[in-house]
Amino acid sequence: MESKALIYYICRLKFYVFVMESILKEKIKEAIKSLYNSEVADSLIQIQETKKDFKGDFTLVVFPILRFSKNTPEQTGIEIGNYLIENFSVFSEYNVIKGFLNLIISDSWWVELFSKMSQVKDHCASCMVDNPQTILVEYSSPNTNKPLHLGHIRNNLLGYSLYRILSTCGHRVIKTNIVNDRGIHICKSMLAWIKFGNGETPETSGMKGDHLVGKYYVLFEKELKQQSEQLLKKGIDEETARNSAPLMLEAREMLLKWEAGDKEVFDLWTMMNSWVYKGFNETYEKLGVDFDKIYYESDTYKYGKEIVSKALNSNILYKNSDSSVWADLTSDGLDQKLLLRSDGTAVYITQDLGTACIRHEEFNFDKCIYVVGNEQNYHFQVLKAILKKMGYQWADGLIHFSYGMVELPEGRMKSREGTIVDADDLIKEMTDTAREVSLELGKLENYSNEEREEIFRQIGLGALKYFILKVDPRKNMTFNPVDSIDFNGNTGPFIQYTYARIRSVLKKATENNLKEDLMSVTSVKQTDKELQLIKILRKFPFVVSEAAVAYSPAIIANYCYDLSKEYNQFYHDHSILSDEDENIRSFRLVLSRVTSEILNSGMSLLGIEMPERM
RNA sequence: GGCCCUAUAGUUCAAUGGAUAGAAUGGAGGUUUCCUAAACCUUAGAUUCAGGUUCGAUUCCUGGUAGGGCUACCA
Repeated sequence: MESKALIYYICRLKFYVFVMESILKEKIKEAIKSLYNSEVADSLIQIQETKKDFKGDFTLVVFPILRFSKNTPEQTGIEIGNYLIENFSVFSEYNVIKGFLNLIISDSWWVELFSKMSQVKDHCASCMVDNPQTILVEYSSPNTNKPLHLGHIRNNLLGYSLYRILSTCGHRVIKTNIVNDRGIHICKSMLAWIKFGNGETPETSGMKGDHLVGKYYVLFEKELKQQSEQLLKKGIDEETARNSAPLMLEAREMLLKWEAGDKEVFDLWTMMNSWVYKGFNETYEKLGVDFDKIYYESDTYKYGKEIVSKALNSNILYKNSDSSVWADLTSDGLDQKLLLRSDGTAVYITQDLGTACIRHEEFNFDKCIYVVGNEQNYHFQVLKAILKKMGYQWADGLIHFSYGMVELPEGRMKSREGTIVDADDLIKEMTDTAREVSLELGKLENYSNEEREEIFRQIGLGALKYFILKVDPRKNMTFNPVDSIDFNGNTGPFIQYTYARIRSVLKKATENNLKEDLMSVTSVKQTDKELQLIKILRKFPFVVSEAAVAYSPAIIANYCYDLSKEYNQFYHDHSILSDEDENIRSFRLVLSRVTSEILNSGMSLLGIEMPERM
């Protein structure tokens, strides 16, 4: 992940590509050259949007220019302001407050711009990058011993949204998943199932497959705890007790058998995994995410072991006296890292090495973005360092998209305390709440059950997705179940509602045979609120580009909220269909239509569906 | 112990080194004969502490405090 400073640097470069900002900067440089006979470095021309409380569109921070003007901030601002007004017609006025030169762009320029925007089919078209890349996005990465939970939901939503955003910007994006389907954890579930399962299957139990396998994992841990407690009483320390308990020894043995290809173990493993995959697929489908290519650790770990042996032969790695294999990363400021156990079995990172190589051979990617929680920051440092050590230069393109943990109001989710929020339960609860709220408000009374259920689903998921995606991915977030089902304020349903109201107006316009006349855009006199709406609509492509560079769906989420808020104010203060003036009616129709299109595009980049009515 | 991350209204989130730190929610009050009141309006309320760099610091640097993570022959 690039540093924050670098991200902003890139953003700024990109922004100047866009029309108004680049014009502004050039004109200001021209003004300074003419007034003070000085060439100014770009970095000294600081342009920002004017704060709401002041009159203006763009603001030049004058302080850095003082070294050229050798004058007070006030005077310098006035001089530059006068020059711009006299020489360039896009500027209609200016004012100087303290060290800030507030420039006002003429209304006609904004209106002209909006007129063009209203004829554009794809509002993301200008986000296309000049150099498209091949990018793999890895997300979800479940273990096959437990169902998906709230943490996976954040992961999946971020990964999927990242895919939407990057591909909208013109990159070739491949959605991938690595399923951690082997290892000691799945042996634990298998062992418990053999011992206590009595042949139970998803069919006989009526349980979703991933939940059923999860049940046996929990059972294993419970039994193991009892066994370790027995040993603890004999005065053995906790760690040793856990590791030497009979169940644990059996699980280890099973892992060895699995790696040796023991048929009985392998068949059981295949069966139980197939239950889990069926369950996962249901959850993914409900969540609206999918993958282009799914990798399985059970395939890739072999290749991982191969490249480890190869590197061992080239003396890049070393073998310990107990024949475990290690990488020495002290020269990179990291530690020694185990790559193969003394019994020759692979560890977690071994398969990640293999997976990375396989992916590179398969896709020759420019970047491979791992959507994985920040608890694995060290893991990815190590992964990259080892690959580089092995001579794979492309490892520079591995990016750990390190997102923050999801916590509950009472702290971290803990399986031992039963506070894990299950993904399937959560999705269901959100839909149920949407249904409850809608019915209570008496909405959708004249629609069929199927239509209503579809809308409840969209609202429930919209609420969940927005609640999670509006937060800066890098930060830990608190998931408060009570807040998450609130559909008022800064929420997904608020934005969906704004959209649904617009769609309703547009529908009514069609019914009443009111048509858009694009000439109306330039022929009417806009109100302040209308101009404000135009100005925020214009920012959409900037926002998408910024989100792509910063890997942050949150930027788009917050934009959609701002836009909705702005539109709702407009909607409240203006009538659209019942205004007397035909041109005004038409213009407001265009304004509403473009708003709905941009809201829809923005939310679809978050993977959120928009109901036509609600 | 070592390394990393975080700290903003009661709460959940915003804020390129720039102006009077924005929203939402909760609190108090108001708006519907009119295109969906899941809306709109008014109001009170915050940068963890101590230094430093700077014309200017929530933002950058150092230290303290508090919280979280990593430091497995777990994944």
